[in-house]
Amino acid sequence: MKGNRTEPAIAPPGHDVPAGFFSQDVVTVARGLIGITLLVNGVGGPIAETEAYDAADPASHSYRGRSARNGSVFGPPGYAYVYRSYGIHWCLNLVCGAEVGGAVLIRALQPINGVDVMAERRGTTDLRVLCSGPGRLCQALGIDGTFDGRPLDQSPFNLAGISLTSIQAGPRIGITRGKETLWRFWLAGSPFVSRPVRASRKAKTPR
DNA sequence: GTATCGATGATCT
DNA sequence: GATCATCGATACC
Repeated sequence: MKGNRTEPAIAPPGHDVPAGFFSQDVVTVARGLIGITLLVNGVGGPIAETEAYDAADPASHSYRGRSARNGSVFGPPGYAYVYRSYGIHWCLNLVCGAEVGGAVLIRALQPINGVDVMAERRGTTDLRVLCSGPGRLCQALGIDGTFDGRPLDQSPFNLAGISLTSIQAGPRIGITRGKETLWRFWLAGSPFVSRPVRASRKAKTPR
């Protein structure tokens, strides 16, 4: 694994994420974002699930170098990288890392602010599926390709709050390479992650 | 409950 | 032509 690391830079409740936060390594940022509230035009909530990617990672869009799609990942930290997934969905990354080519995919958040708006955009009032998944989250927050390359410390984005410590790690979702790298992070026990981890429910052999 | 598959289009080989 | 950092519907257990 990655061994010891310094504590992620965190923001006090109601305060902006500090400058320099996104210049830390991608794993530190991915972990540090759990619990940070992400708002887009005032709509969103605390981040519940993230994944880290960097340029040395075969699962990363930046692995094969710069292209028309991934230009934002090769820009400075603290900007959005938004791409279309499977021709249908949008996915939001936050460009970050100590090296060029890093980003954190925002996979899920707890819907708190603007729930009615999110429900209308998603076509459901089921809180569990409003923002649980990168495509769902972008639909709920109104994120599309026009958000690519925009700075995260300015409107319509707002990032604030405090990162949490009850974080679990595991393999990333939907990739074919880099599966062994445990760079998916989520808030332990959160029902809003894209794939809830059902622990200790052994229906097979109940004593 | 889990498993599989089609949609849909840009990107990559 | 193949591959996707996905989702939702459907089939099956």
